[in-house]
Amino acid sequence: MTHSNADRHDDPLFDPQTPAPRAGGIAARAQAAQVSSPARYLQGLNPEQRDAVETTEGPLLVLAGAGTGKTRVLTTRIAHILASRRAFPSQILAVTFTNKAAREMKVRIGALIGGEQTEGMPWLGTFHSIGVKILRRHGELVGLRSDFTILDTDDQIRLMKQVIQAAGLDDKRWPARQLANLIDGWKNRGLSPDKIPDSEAYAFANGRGRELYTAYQERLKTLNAVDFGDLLTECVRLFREHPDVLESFQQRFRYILVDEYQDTNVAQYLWLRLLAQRPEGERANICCVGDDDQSIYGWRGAEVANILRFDHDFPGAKVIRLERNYRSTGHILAAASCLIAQNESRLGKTLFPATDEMGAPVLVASGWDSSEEARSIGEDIERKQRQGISLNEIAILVRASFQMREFEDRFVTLGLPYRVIGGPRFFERMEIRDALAYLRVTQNPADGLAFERIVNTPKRGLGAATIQLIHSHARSRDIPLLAAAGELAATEEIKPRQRQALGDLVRNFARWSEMLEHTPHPELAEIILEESGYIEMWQRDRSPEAPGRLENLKELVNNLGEYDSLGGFLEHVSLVMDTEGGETEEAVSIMTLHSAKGLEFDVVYLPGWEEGLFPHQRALDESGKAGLEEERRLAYVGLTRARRHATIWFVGNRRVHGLWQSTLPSRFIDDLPEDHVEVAEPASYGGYGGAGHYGSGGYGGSRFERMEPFDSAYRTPGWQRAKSNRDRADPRNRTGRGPTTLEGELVAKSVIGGTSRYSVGERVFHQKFGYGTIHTIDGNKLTIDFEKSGRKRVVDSFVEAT
DNA sequence: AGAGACAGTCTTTTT
DNA sequence: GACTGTCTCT
Repeated sequence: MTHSNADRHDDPLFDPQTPAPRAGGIAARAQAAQVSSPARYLQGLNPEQRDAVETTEGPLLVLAGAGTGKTRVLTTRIAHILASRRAFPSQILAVTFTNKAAREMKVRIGALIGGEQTEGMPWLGTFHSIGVKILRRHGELVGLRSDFTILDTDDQIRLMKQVIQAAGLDDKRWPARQLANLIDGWKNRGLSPDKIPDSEAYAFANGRGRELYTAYQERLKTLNAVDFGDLLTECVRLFREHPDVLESFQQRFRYILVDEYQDTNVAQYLWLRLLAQRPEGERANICCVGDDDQSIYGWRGAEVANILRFDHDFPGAKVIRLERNYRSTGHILAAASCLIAQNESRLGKTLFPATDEMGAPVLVASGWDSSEEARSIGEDIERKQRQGISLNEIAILVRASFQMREFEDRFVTLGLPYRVIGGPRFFERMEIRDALAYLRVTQNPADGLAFERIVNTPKRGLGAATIQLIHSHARSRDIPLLAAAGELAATEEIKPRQRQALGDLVRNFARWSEMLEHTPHPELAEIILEESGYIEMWQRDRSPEAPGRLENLKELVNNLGEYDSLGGFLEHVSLVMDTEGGETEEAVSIMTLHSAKGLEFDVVYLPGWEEGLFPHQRALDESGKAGLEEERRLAYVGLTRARRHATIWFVGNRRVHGLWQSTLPSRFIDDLPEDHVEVAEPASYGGYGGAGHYGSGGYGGSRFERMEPFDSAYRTPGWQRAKSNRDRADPRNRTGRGPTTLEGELVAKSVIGGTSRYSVGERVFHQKFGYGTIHTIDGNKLTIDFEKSGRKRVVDSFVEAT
């Protein structure tokens, strides 16, 4: 590779927003790296990948199938642009969907061209984080002060509820949640209240949809706040209403790269198209990477159509297909390809394996109910673990998050380490949200939602009546809640008790806000939580969760130190809801199929392939055939996460909304090619009617009696085919699974042995089950009578002495 | 105002 | 079944 065209472009424009020494320094370092090892980053790319990296000029669409090195292409391309001095880091706009993807790109670019370069890439991030950056700078042009707050879904819904009530509507009849979805949908499509088609504007509350949307937007402005959707739509509005601002960005971004293009919604599409607009005769250097077969966010407004019309929007666009899969073995890839081939609406790609190793067929296993599913998968994982497979290379991918619990419970009992990815998130916990509300009010006294959240937490005797009073005063004087509270506390309008409490709180906030100037923010946070009585509230709380909550608060304060200001921290929290749990400990990953996109594992379990759950009933009801195809793409995403082993599970009984329901195997199982699938020897069901053996107690056998005999549930053609396949296979090749008992497992597992550091009768605490007393000890396994959750068997490393 | 009982919703997926 | 929100009683 030569750099003959490296200088074809004139010198990079000096970027007024980026300090010269920094940009220059980076370019110089990049250049040095290039000289010392010419284009080492290009080595090992296949011809298509290399073409995608080197086609830097003009519009480019890269259709990258699963496992074909999409991220590698993106990162190498950026490295190439930088190393060949086509642009400064600050002149590249690189957008991803998730924070995880953005983080990974930063790391990988750093690895390619050395160290700190990515520090100088201020415009590599998610659509939303880049939107924030633009609005912080130019928001005043669309009526936003630069210190605006970003509301999360919870705040959003509370605000909508207020709007609904203010309109004199019954918020039970017209749930705020529904309105939130509606407005979200409009924002996803880039529609402001006046642009909604009349046919939809009247969808809510007998034709008041548009009115409520308008009112909601007004309330947001008053609160100096935006919601997630606004981060994009307000940008688009800014660009449209202020062409000079748009132009400055267009000139800045010499190269635009977009990851997961199939997931962009209309608002994001408009946003991108505005930024990529070039004067007549000039072509934008925009590179979009995506895979229509992995489009799984249609429900969130994503438009696969965006990928299909790329050529139309950017005439003369080059299209490169990456079809060589480096990830999965033959059987897995063939099964996935065959599955996705049943979709009608797709651009059509043929993935072929980079290796001729067929590997193991996709395993299809079935069981009686979801607890058997969890138990069997648990056993299987332990087997894999004994074979020397790292737990980090094992994942369980579920359709809906409620499925996770069964696995968690089981793994806690087994003492099998696991981590839930994208589960209940740190910043969504009640105590964290409360603490954040205190910080938010301190930072932005106009944040009425945050204030309202904590006026009476801890209890200050400020109930609904008082809050109502504050509200109406705020409205009549047109001032924020906190200010209204302050004024009210100075009048005779409220009772002395409340007056005192309210006055104290208002004075506290005034003091804390003032301290913000000269007190380090982690210290200030500690002071606030202490002085507000919030910490004390939890210290007094005797519930089993309280210690954990205090622990979380401590962690929050610790985290705070990693940001250079309170504002910076709060912004990070609202955009990056996940904690970057840099846990390196060996553990099985449990996550939803959606959050698994972009990841890969040696061993993947796909439980819950049952009609109604997967494909999900709601997807079918709401979006019909398109919904089904999206579900199938989700199945495809799941299968293609696996490098060497994929196991699909379905069961005959699953509890939905607390009720046991009998289920049918998913139609996707029928979609699988029999040549690449093997049906696992069924685990022991304990026979029909023998539910007592497996039933987790409480439900007895009666509920199962409504079941049809096991076999009749599986008469679909595919299942029959698969079954005959199994019968043909030699049973001796498989480890037969006899009935297993808890005791049996314990015998097998107690090798880890050693005597426990606990004694019978001792009171202990468990993160999940709370407090309990030890009943018996068996090696490192304890049987504990928990005060709340009853008798459980857990491994001693999961509990602590009280 | 606060504690406790009760009813109703929820479970798709996320920035 | 779990959680939230509302109602009722103190």
